[in-house]
Amino acid sequence: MQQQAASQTKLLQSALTTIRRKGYAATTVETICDAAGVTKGSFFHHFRSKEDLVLQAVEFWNRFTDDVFAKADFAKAPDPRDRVLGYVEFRLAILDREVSDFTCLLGTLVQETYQSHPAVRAACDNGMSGHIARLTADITAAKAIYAPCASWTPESVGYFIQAVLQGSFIFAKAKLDAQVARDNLVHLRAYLTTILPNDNQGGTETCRIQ
Amino acid sequence: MQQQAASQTKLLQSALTTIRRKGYAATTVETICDAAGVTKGSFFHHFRSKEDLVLQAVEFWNRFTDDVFAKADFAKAPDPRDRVLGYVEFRLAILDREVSDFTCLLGTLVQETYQSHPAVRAACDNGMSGHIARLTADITAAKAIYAPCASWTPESVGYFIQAVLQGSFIFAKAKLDAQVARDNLVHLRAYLTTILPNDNQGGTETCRIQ
DNA sequence: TGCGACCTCCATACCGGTTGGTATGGAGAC
DNA sequence: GTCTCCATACCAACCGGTATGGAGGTCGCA
Repeated sequence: MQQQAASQTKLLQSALTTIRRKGYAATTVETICDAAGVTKGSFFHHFRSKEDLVLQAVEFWNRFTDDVFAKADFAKAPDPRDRVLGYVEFRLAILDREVSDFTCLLGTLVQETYQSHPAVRAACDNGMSGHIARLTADITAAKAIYAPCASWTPESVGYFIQAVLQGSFIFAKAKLDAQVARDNLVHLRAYLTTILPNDNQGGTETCRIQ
Repeated sequence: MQQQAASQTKLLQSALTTIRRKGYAATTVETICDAAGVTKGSFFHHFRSKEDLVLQAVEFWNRFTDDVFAKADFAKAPDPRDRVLGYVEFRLAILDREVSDFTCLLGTLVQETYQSHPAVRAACDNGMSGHIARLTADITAAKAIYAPCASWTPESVGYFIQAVLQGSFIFAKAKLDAQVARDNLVHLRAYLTTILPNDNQGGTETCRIQ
């Protein structure tokens, strides 16, 4: 009973680290079992198939990352603009770790499954969209204060932020170094301060131009 | 004699399309052979191994893309700023095709090979860096005219552009739709026009602030 | 001109290792 | 006794890669 869910959790965690390092197709069931210290019998007791595992791993990942970002300091800032810029700053800060520790499971997964594993693709899309929706809420609030008249949509900015991150991860992997990612986030921050200007002379102003 | 290199080229082309659709690990040698209409005997006559094939496929890809961008109209614009913005515009225009037709082989490849296949990782890094170097040349020329005093480096902007593209590809795959990618490139264009302002009052000016 | 040696290119058959998945049975909690 | 949890043993399919041999072109030479 005490070890009941322990094996399952260990398998999910091994799946996360292994897939983030080697991708989905190159990750074998046995590799995950070995890393988790359990046997295949245990694996197929908890998961119907390899695809079932990866779908649960995506769920697991979503809960994990939601928790990380919800508990971070920047999320408690009263000003929504600070929360948006704080998010980017937070991402910058964790770039000091190993490459496989700051990259995104969903981005890695979807690249090699989007055509062959529709359920995995949908799960990744769902996970990324949810994360961006939370980010978009802050952007919406910040826009209402700092750029009420701007023509861009908050959601498109949420996706833009996420795209810069995902693209930066690719270069971090290509170079085995996070410096390009850091530089990219500095550019991203510069853009965000441009479209959310701090010198708010328009806070309560009404928009005249359509 | 006439069919000599034909098989090799067909194998390389099948490799490109298959890997872009399913990734490296999920692509089998036989799948590539079937798609190319040749047998495994032919495959292993032209390539020592699967990894040898993919390395040559990266070379093949580099030659192909270099050619595409060199021959495009935007590359002939006299103003370097027009060439930089034209590059983004060109990328926007080709988003109308199938997802697997506008995404990048190197970005897909490096995600799943960066830890397990060092030679492939290096080849991808090399290919992307070369592409960015050509882009950076135009950015450097544009900066000298439109933003000589700005503190950003042209190379970092080249990488930023490329990161936005790579990240956009991931979302195009996740959603099986290019709309997010389009929106991202519009944001990218907005940023580029911000850091390369058109109202050049500083063209021949000397930079006073360090 | 004819002939034989040799070469490139590739088709077929095959192999050893690995993979995702199954069948079975047993240990311990309730 | 029955349930959950899992260890062992096993399997059929598949994978990258090899061995072999043959079709057809080329070159040297008498």
